Amino acid sequence: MEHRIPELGRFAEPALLILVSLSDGPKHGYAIMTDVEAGSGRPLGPGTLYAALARLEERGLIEALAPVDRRRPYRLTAIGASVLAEQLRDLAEFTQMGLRRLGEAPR
Amino acid sequence: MEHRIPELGRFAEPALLILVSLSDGPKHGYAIMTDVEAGSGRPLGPGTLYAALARLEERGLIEALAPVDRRRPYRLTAIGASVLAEQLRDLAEFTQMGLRRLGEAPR
DNA sequence: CACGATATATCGTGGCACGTAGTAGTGGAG
DNA sequence: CTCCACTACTACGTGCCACGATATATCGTG
Repeated sequence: MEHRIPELGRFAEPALLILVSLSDGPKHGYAIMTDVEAGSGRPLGPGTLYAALARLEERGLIEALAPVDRRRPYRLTAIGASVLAEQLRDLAEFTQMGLRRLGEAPR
Repeated sequence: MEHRIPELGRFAEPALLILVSLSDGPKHGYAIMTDVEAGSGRPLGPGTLYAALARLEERGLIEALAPVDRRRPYRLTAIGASVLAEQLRDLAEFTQMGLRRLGEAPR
């Protein structure tokens, strides 16, 4: 029915999308791109993707594996997994509170 | 126990924090500030807060009520509530998927 | 070989998060 | 009555980073 409602800007934290995608197992950039887009509907352009990957690696949340052909796969580090888990728990709690306030039962 | 793990940058979308705070009922800026900080632990400075409020109003997600003394209260619009609900549902789904992948049972 | 899909790199623009400082009114402590 | 802390908002500057666009190279297929 097309709400035609204004977007909320960047609500979707590319970094989080990437980490969750990698929580499924190691992936290379392009695979993450298509995976995220398929999973969340939101297109994730190469500019956003590779910049975010570089930052995540620099911060030790992900690490590069040995390149296979042209593919440069990454995987979650232990720290990355723990950071992600903490973020997701906080986020889950936050969303539950919000939905309660809106009078919606969490499914 | 203080993980001392690197932060994930701006993961917390001030706009979302504000909308959820307002879903509790109308509030003025300063009240939102303290409410968010109390609820989520994250300090929300005036710079962030009032700029975000201005954008949210401009986009019709919130609306200003009649000022009382110095207080400028805001409340969610119908559109704002619907946008918020949609975002929260998507986010909840996303976090549940992430936690499942990490092998954590949703509580 | 042309074409689309795969795969990554790089750049520029602009939005906006965030800290800081400033203004101003109010109420309480000393 | 003076100082200070709290309330409440405004204004500004810095810098991160999301995002689109462009470029490059390889692979498979008709």
